Parts: sequence; structure tokens; C-alpha cells
Amino acid sequence: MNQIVDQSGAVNVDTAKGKGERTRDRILEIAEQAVLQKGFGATSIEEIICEAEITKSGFFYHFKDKNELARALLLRHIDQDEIILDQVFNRGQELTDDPLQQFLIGLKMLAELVEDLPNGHPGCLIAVYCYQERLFDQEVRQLNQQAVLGWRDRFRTILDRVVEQYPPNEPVDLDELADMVSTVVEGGIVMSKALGRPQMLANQIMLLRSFVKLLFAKQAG
Amino acid sequence: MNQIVDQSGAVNVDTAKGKGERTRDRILEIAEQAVLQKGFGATSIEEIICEAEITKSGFFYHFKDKNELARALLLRHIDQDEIILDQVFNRGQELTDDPLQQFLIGLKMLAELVEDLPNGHPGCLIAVYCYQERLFDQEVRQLNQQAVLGWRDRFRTILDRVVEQYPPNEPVDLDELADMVSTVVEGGIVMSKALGRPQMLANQIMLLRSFVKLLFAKQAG
DNA sequence: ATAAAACTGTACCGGCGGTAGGGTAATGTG
DNA sequence: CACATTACCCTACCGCCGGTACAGTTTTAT
Repeated sequence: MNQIVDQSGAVNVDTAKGKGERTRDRILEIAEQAVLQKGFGATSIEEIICEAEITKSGFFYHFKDKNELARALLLRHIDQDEIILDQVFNRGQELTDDPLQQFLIGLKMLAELVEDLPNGHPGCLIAVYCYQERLFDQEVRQLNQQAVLGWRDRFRTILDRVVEQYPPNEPVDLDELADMVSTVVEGGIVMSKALGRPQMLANQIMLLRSFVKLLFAKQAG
Repeated sequence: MNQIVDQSGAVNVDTAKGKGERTRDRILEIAEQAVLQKGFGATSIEEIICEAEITKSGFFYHFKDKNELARALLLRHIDQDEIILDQVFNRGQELTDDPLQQFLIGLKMLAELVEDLPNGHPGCLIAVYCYQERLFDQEVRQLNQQAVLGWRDRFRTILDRVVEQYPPNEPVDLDELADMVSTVVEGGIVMSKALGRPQMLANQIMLLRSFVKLLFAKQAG
């Protein structure tokens, strides 16, 4: 979904890593930016090594070919994404015991988080890979799939607890509703990018939040 | 949003065109398939001319460079998309005078339409271009933006008529709600592709439809 | 018949992904 | 400090691709 990551203390963390790992991270960071703006196929190794100030040999020391770069990019992206989502939705659990409120707080925090990004959400690698599937091997495609299924599980778990206390006002499949969070985020990113209006993503998340409220709100009378 | 197009009588239409235009159309058709599966940057002119059974000179006779191909692809895609959306949402107006029902019928028909695609929705060029913005010039990016704004206008017009008769049960910005249709379709396509489950897109559209119902349904009492 | 349209053929350029292999500087560790 | 390992750099090369140039040929519409 995103690769916003807390960078406080990043220097300390980096220096704690070996030199190789630091270079590798730098390559991945630069590559991800490029891939999100131009796609994987159009991102040249040349430009990556140029910006990273290494040589082609240096690049191929870390990644044996471009496909391995793709895999590493995706793994890193998925990891960072999970950290963010954990932060956001665990925070809801700290603030209240009501599962519906937890979910609503999580969505609100997610919206605020993406709204605070100065240049808008940079994009989601999973979406990039979906639209360039033919470039990747089966392993990468499976990783992609598992990441999305992970999102479903995450939100489904929350929703299961919600419906125990709040019967939905309209019959819904909870897996589909869980998927809708991902759908709105992915679609919202596309819309934000298309219109050049970063705020759209946050708006769409908040709109989804309205719908969740409507769906589970206890009807008057 | 899509490039599903009615192909009945396509042969007649084609033969009515000049030979040049037919070749041009064939190039565009082949190119779109490739771009939706591999991205624009990774789609080589070589493979296009190979599949179209023309030479490189033939290609450059129709398009002076790859950027012109990009523009033509986008224009074609937007045109076809508008035809589809017109069909779907005008049909609702034929069936009832109630604006809410018109919208709900349109969404239902859209869901059915994408569900009937044998290999799932092939993808949306607008989304592809968003995620590869750096590859295109300002003109193409503006075309993209206008297409999305066109979607907003379309749905906003319908929603304006809806709210006249159905006050929303939760305060919403109608532009944002209009955008949500696009968001869900774009996001749904990504999710469908990621999971390899074409039906997801239709499910997500139907879920959006549920929310529209909830939002505008007259409360009991 | 004829002009315009729609190509084909050939040759070339520079950039890029990727390979191969030898050389070297930096680094962590005992 | 010694030393092996890690982490690179350098050079040279291959083949593919986007793109250009331009002359020649077929096809089509009228």
C-alpha cells in the first residue's frame, strides 16, 4: 500500500548495518522511487547506479539480475507496509475496546497519515507489478498475491470482531468488505496521481469510513 | 476504465475505413494489450510490428515516435470507455425515472458487464499511465487528468439529481462520492489482477452499490 | 491512368540489460 | 596488526531496442 516509513534514527540503524547492506538499501530506495514513477520495465539499471554512485559491477554484486531486484523491492515494500498498518490499526486497539471504533480510528489515522505526505503517496509497488505482470516470474506474482491476501486477513480479523457487536444494516460478505479497504487505497492512489491532487486518497479513505459507519451504525428506533 | 467494446459488425465498420486506418487500429489494439500487461516502457515497438505483421518503417509511418503511440492509445481508450459508460448509465434512465434507481441500475449493469469478461478486465490505461507518469509528456498527462474529471462530472450529474429526492444519511461531498466510483473501479482492477480473481472487480462495484443504497435509503420511521 | 497513400528494405546510431573476469580497496575479526 | 572476506571498480564485450534517414515499391481511391 505504501512505503512511508519512520525515518527517525535511520542513521543509527544504517550505521549499525554492514556497508554492503547500506549500499543495497540505497539501491533499493532509489530503484523504488524510479519504479513508482516510470514502471519497472522503463527503469534502467544505468540510472540507478548513476544516482547511487556505484558501478554496474557493484549493482550486479548485490543483485544477480533485474528480476532479483524486483523481488527485493517487493519484499522490502511489503515489510514496510506491514509496519505502517500495524502501527495505525494497533493504535486503535489502545484507545478503545469497541471494535467498530477501533476500525474507524484506524481508518482515520490512515487517512491522516497519507494526507501528511508532502508530495502525496508515492505509489504502491503491488499495483505497479499488477500492471506489468508479464515482466515478472511466478515467484514475484505469488508474493504480490500473498501481500494482498495479508491485507484481507488483517481487516477481516477486525471486521469479525465488529460484527459480533454490530449487525450490519445491509448483508455484506466480510472478505469483500475487508478487500474494499485495499481497493479504496489502491484506487485512491491512482486517482490522486491522475489528478495530481494528493489529498484525494485521504478523502476516499474517509468516505469509506463513512460507509463503514453507516453499515454498522445502530439504527434509530 | 476499460476497453471492452461491442464488436458486432466490426468487420463492416473496418472495411468502411481506409486501409491505413485499419492498420493503425490493429497497431493500437496490439499495443494496448501489450501495454496493459507489461507497461508502456517495457513494450517494444519490435514486438508490436511483429504481431501486426508490418515493418518498422510501417509503424513509423503511422506514429512518428513512441510518445505519439502513447497519445493515440490513450485517446482511443478514453473514447471506448465513454461509449461503455454511456451505454450502461443511459440504460438506467430508460428503465426508471427515479434518479437513485438509475444510479443503482447503472452500477449493477457495470458490475455485470465486467463480470462477463472471460479473462477479467484487461486493465485501464489511465492507471497504467499514472504509474508511469515520467514516461509521458505534459499533453498526455493532461489528457489523463481530463478523462478522470470526465468521470467525476458524469457521476456527479447523476448524484445531483439523487440528492434532490434523497437526502444523504451521512454528510458527504458529492464530488468525492462521484470519484469513489472511479476509485473502486481502478482499485478493483488492481485487486482483481493481483489475486488473479476477475470476479473481485464486480464484487467491489456491488459493494459500492450497497453503500450508495445505505447512504440514500430513507430511514425507517 | 494516375496521384496520393501506405507501406517495404536497408543501413545505421547510441543506449541499455546483461555477462565475464581480473583487480583492488575497505571492513570486520581474531 | 594480520588476514580473509566483503564490497566493490574497471574494461571489454554481446545483442536487442528505439529511433532516424531515405530511397524504392505496392496498394488504393478516384
